[in-house]
Formats: sequence, structure tokens, C-alpha cells
Amino acid sequence: MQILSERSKKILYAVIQSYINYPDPVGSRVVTKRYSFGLSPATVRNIMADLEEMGFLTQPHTSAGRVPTDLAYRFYVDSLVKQGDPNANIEVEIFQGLYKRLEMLKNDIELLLSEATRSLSLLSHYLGVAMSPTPDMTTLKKITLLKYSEDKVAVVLFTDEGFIKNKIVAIDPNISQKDLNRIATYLNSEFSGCSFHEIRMGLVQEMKREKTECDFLISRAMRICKEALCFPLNELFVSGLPEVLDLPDFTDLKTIRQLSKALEDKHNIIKILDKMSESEGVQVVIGSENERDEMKKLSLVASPCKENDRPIGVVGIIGPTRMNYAKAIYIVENTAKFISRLVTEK
Amino acid sequence: MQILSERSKKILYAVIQSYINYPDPVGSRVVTKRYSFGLSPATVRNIMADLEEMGFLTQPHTSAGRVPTDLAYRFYVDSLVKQGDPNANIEVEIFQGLYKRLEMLKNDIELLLSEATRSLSLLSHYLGVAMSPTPDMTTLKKITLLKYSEDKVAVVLFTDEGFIKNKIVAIDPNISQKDLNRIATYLNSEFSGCSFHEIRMGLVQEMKREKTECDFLISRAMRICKEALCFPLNELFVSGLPEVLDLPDFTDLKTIRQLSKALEDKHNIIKILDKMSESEGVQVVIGSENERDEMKKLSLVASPCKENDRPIGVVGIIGPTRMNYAKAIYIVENTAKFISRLVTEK
DNA sequence: TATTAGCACTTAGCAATTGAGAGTGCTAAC
DNA sequence: GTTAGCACTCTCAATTGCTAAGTGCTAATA
Repeated sequence: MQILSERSKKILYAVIQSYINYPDPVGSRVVTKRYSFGLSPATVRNIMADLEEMGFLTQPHTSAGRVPTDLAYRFYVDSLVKQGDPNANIEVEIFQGLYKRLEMLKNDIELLLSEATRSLSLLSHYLGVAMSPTPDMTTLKKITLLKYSEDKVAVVLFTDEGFIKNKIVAIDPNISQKDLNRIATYLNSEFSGCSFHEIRMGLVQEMKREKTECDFLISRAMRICKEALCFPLNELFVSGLPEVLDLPDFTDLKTIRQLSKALEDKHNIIKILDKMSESEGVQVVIGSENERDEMKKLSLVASPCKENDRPIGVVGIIGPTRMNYAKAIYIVENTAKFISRLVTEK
Repeated sequence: MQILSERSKKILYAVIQSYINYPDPVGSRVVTKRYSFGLSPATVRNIMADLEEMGFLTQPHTSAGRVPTDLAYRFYVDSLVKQGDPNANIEVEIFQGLYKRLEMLKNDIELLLSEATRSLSLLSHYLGVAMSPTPDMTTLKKITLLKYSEDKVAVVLFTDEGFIKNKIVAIDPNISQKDLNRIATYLNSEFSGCSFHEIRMGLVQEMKREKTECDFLISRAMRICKEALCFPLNELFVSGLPEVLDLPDFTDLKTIRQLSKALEDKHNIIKILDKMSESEGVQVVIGSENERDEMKKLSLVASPCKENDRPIGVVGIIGPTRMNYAKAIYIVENTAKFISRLVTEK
């Protein structure tokens, strides 16, 4: 499969390029016309037949041109990532205009990420997505407890990354604000600087110990802390649905329905982005590489953002498999870098 | 216009009912068949022609049946609200099943509202929406300041309604956490118990005074407070896009695009819901009564939720103008009441 | 031996035609 | 005031024929 002659490769790329720019199946004639190899349509035809046999192309019907498969896109993207993108000649002014807006929000990462999705979708004409980091990856800076009513307490978790998560937890009415302050002090001394993952682990241990030693206050502290952490508090932002519905890829009602189902299932998208954020740099998931059926006609380009080495979120683009990958990668890469730079510079 | 004979009214309602249940233009034959008045199609035809002249009905084309106008829906809805809904025979079990889920979230209003949108969309098969109250309507319980870095401070605002809003604000690096604590104490003594609106007003006054008296700390306090309040921190939740795309009203690509534009403009929806939340009970906005073009084919049914007399959010349904208003009103009313009850019972 | 020209074949997409079905408005009779 | 009857209008779906695009195969060519 990897034994593609240089010529076959060039023709494959030509087909992909053409299809990305113009959503019609690509015929042998078009290839010879638009990209001047010194070859006749007949020869190209033979090569394309070979490429089809190898699984890189398919034809929608007998007498249509051919269309790249997800395998072809993967091949193409991998080569792109290796050699960098040659034709990333996107207007720099547009970038700068949009980024200027983001710059004003640099203090508030959550807002920054949510606004970044707009820039991403405007730049790419696909869906812009962004996500705050998995709580398990973030580290606790401080915890604050405020008695809300008889039996409710607000737990506010400040992370070192700049995220603020809060949750309201039910408590024993006997606990006073003073008790809560002491509990908070205890929790801070115990857990600040720890990742949420570590805290979760620590809780399990403490709770075992607690059974024997049995300090009333500590027991309360643990219970509150556990409840506050029990939910995955990941935040996901998406925008650009109108943009994407203007694409010729989403004119079919069935496809649109699928798209809407994919977007409604935020949990799934979070899961995918989480996985992608574990690696360095821009990641690409193409169509059928996705597990869920609703995503099998969608591609995802995403990159983590970092403050120094600490993950502070993921930004990305969701679009049809017939995506301008070079452009998408370029946009995502730049946006991720820009955000990283924004939050890193003191 | 209000001088509709009892018979005309009945026929108008019959047309509306039929069209709501079955998305085809209603002809005179159908009316006589499905709803047994003692009348022949010809007579009904005459009456329907009159109703069309009065602006209650239109025909999509010469030889189709007739379709209610927004005016007709308004007429119908007004009569519904007056007399209560007669045929609200929705399975109570479904309600209870969904509501049981919500009950677990009663401590966290924000989460409660966001989950309520799922119930609303599952019950109605339209879009479920929910919104936290306008900050201006909420009252400050407490303000907390935490120094985040050299030049950033996290401002956490706890409202009496149970909402926690936070914002990160840039500050002079010279200000220490100790200073911040004093500032927070000052702000709490000054503003806790006040509505955000009052605080905003108070700030203006204080800042005038400050110019002459010039206490350094107070001046800082005011600036931080102002910046924290400068954004409208309204939260909007929407779900059910896949549900609504299964309706025959949204099979047309143009309509779907319009819908997606309407949803992308959250600001506008917030504005509409804000206005609706000012009145008591369930409100209905029908199609062309909306200002924005993207909303002119959508109807909105919404109701505020209250804890005793204090507004804690709005829940509602967005759907096509051809909406089952009786059912929608019933669902929204019950959900609003349920949530109100949940958060009110201590 | 690799490439190419030529040709028969397949298929989607478009436009025009047709007939059925549904619903209307109007008129005259009840 | 109500109704039956009828001519008229319009949509919708099916059918047909045609064109354009593209293919695979074979035989000729460099």
C-alpha cells in the first residue's frame, strides 16, 4: 500500500486538491486539464483505476469521476504534516483583526476559549470548537466554601490554570460558616497544588483512614470535597453552525440530521477532544476514524493550548471529511499558538 | 375583526387543530369530515373564504387547502390561555420520569436549568431553552476576591438566587491578597443585599464622591467591582436540535439555515426571554411577532421560574409557528412550576 | 513496453409531457 | 341561508427522451 509511485502519488494529490476546492467527483480529463502532467486522460484513467483498487478512490456511480476515500485523506494529511503546508496563503489581516478581539479577553480563559470558536469558524467556514482542560489535568489553587442556606454550601474551586469551577453541595444544617472556614483551610493545606486526579486519589485514602481515626470535621471536609468533584466539569464551546450549513456537503437533510446529532452529544465530543489533547501539536481525525456513527462523515482538527507546559484547553475545527485540511491545520495551529502565547506572557 | 360568529370561530379552530396535527393545508372537505358540524363542504368553503379575507387563513396556492396565519394562531392561543387547555392529556408518567432526574440537581440551579432544556425538548419535540435571570434582577449575597497572579484577581459573585458568577480582572500588581480581603469586606458591607442594578447605580455615585474624598482602597474597590459587572453574564441553554429537525416544518434547507442563524444569535434570544420574564406566567410569541427576520417563522413559549417572588430563571420552548400550543404551554407551565417548587421548598 | 486514441457502454441530471387528485369559486337550485 | 354541480387551477409523481460526462477495453503507436 505504501508502494505508490511518485506519479501515482501526484495524481492522487491532484484528485484530492481538486475535490477539496470543488465538490464534484474528479474525472481523468479534469486532472489532466487542471494539473498539467504530460499525460493523456487515458493514462490517468489507468492510474486512477489502480488507486481505486488500492482503496484510495471510489466512484459514487459508474460514470462519475472519482472521490477520495478517508484513507486517501489520511495519506494526504500525513504527508502535509510532514512537509508543512505549502499553500497556506491565508490573508493575515483577517487573522489579526479577529485575534485583536481575543486579546482583550486574555485575562479570562473561559471567555477566551468561547470567543475563539467564533474566530475559528469565521476563518475556516467550518465549526469552531474549544474546550477547557479535563479537570483531572488541572491543579487546585484554592478552595473556598460559602454557606448558602441552612443546608447548602457553595464550593468554589480555583485552578492554577485560571479556571473557576463551582458547585453547590448539600450539607448538614449544623455546620456553620466558621466550621466551613476551618474545613476550607484544612482542604487547602491538604490539597492545594495537587491535580484533581491526585485529590480524588487522596480522598479515597483519607476516607479509609478516617474510619478508624474519625475526626468529625475532616470527615465532613472529605464528603463535601468528594461531592464537589463528582461531576466532570468540562466545558465545551461550539459555534459556526450557519457557516457550515452553507457548504455543499451539508445540503442533504440526512447529513444535516446526523450533524445535529453529533453536536448534541457534547459528551462524545469532549471525549474525543480529551484524547486529542493528550498529544502534542495539531491532531487530525478523519471521518470513519471516529467511533460514533454520527461522526463518521465529519473530520476534526484540534490542538491543545498550553501555558508553558500546563494544558489550558483545546481548540479545533469540525467539518466535512472533504475539508481543506491544509488550511484547517494552519488555522488551528496558529490559533492554539496565539492563545498559548496570550496566556503565557505574564 | 373580533366579530367572529360562533360558527366561524369553530371552523377556524378546526382548521388550526387539523393543521397542527397534520402538516397539510386544510381543505373544506377535511373540515367537514374530521369535525362533524352539520355543514356541507360548500358552506365551509364560504366561511373559509371569509376567514381568509379577514386575514386568519391563507392558501399556499390556488388549489390547496388553507393554512392558519400567525394572526389565527394568536387568536387561538389567546382563547386557550383564557379557558385553560382542554386536551392536555399528556402521559403523566413521562413527566415524572424526567422530573425525577431534575430533582437530583435541585441544589445547583444552573445545572438544573441546563438539564431542564433536555426534558423540555424530549417532552415537546421542540427546542428546549432555559436562561438564568438577568444579573440586574439578582441580588448580591457575597463577593470574594482572590489574587490569581501578579496582576490578576478572580472576582466571585454569589447571588441570593443561588448563582455564582466569576470573572478575572486585571489589577495593579501592588495590591496584595490582604488588600483584596479588605476591599472585599468593604464591598460586602456596602453592596451585599443590593441588586446588581443598584450596585451599578451605587458605583456611579461613589465614583463621583471618590474624586473629592479620594480613598485609595475604595477607589480600587470600585474599579474592580465595575469591571466585574461590566459584562452581561446571562447564561442561555438550548437543546433538542435533532428533535426539531425531524419535524416536517424543517425539511427545507432554507428554513433550517434560518433556524441555525436564529440559534447562533444567543444574544437575541436572551433579549427576547428577558422581556418575557418580566411578566407573570406563560408567555407566547408567535412567528412574525418577533423582530428579527430569522425568528419570523418560529414561535416561542416561555415562563419565568420563581423562588417565592424572586426570579431564578426562564424556561421555554422554541418551535415552528405550526406548534401544538396547547401542549407546549402545558409543558412549559408545568416545568416552570416544578422548578419553582424544587428550589423553593427549603 | 508504456502510452494513447478511439469507441461502445453506463449513468445522472435535466426538461418536457402527461394524468391523477385535491381543492377552489361561482352559479343555480333548494 | 345552504347546498349540489361543474369548470378551473395547481401540485405532485411518473414517464420519457436527451445530453453530458466519464468509464473500461482494445488496438494502434512511439
